[in-house]
Amino acid sequence: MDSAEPKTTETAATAAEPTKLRADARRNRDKLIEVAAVVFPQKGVETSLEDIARQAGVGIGTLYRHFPTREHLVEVVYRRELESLAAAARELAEKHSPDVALEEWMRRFVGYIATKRGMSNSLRILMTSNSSLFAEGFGNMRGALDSLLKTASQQGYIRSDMDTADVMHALASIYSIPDSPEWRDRSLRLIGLLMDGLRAGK
Amino acid sequence: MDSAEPKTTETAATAAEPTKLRADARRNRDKLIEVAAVVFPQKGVETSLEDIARQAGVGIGTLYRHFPTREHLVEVVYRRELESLAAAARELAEKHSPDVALEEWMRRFVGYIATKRGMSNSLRILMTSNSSLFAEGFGNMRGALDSLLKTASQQGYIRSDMDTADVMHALASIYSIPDSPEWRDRSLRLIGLLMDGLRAGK
DNA sequence: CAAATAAACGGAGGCGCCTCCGATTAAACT
DNA sequence: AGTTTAATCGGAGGCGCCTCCGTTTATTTG
Repeated sequence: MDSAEPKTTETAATAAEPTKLRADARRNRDKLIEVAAVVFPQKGVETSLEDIARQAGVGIGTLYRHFPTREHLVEVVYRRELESLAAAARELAEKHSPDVALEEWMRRFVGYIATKRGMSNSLRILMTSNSSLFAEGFGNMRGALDSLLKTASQQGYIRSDMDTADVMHALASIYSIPDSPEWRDRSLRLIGLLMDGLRAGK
Repeated sequence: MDSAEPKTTETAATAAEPTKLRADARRNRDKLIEVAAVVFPQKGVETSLEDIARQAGVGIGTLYRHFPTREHLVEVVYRRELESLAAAARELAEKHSPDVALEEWMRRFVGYIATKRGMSNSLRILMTSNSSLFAEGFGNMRGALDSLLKTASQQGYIRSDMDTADVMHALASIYSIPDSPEWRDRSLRLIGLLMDGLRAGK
């Protein structure tokens, strides 16, 4: 029966890897991603892959089978976080008042960006070899921010004379703060400032 | 001449490293560069540095003292070749008729570019972290080509309705030929073609 | 449930990276 | 020429990369 879609109960919605994996394989794979997602932000993407395998409780061979190169692993982690960031926007919008949702989202955004510092090399290779990833990811972020802003301003929580591009610009400038131990705190303070400004002029 | 120049017998023209090195140190350093200049084009810049040290007859420690990172070594080789390419233009102009000089120079240019294939990663890192190197190098090449062309066309060896930009464009398109075993030959044939064209319409 | 099979595991092994420091040696000094 | 000094040498050692393949295990089949 080749005529139609192979009937699988899996919804393709969340777009997890479509490949069917044996139970243990899936478990190990997930564990590896989970560990990498913790370690990369802490120690940079140049961390020893053997370390990651060790912490995930699998052999180095297993890591390499799932992720043939460092970049593969980086990409998966990157994608996953990007998705969860978009999801967070929706969740926050449901559970908080619009302005709080916006602020909290921007804080997470900074947290996310922080992840990317130190990734420079691997990330740059990724960018040049696979730039669709970037376009896509960036588009999603813009969408998330857009809808948060729209809601907040329509309901009168923040001023309405700033558009998404303005705020993205502000966030981008935060990204460009030079690296330093206080980078994260400084960024979060700037977010606070930005939010005060948005609320004040409403 | 102006008063300020520190009077050293060294002409700064060739711009060798100004640092004074002990005789053995200089010897080893030069040997390393020489070997690297041969090996990089052959095996790509990802070749084992230990191999290079071995072939140069020095310990790996020595290599690392002179070139703290792979990129340092790559950069030095790159610079050196760029300089010798510019020098070649002057030499060729003296020893051959203008059109032959031009053709030969373009052939060498292709040989040089060939060197750069496979360097991609290290070279990309270099480009982003040190782009002056590129601007500079590129400018020199343009200058060299410019003067070769000018001479040849003024003396009637080639047509005069093509300017430097046109020819550089042609060379650039050669660079974009996809990698393959015949890359080099194909490129050289294209150079021949280009030269015939330049000579023909004079 | 047992046997068969295909898939996944995981670590040993070979290689390269890079650092560190005792041995070597060029150059300066007497 | 002999001594001193400071620069340089160079390889051992520790670590990470990645591959390869014998062993283990989930899943299918009877």
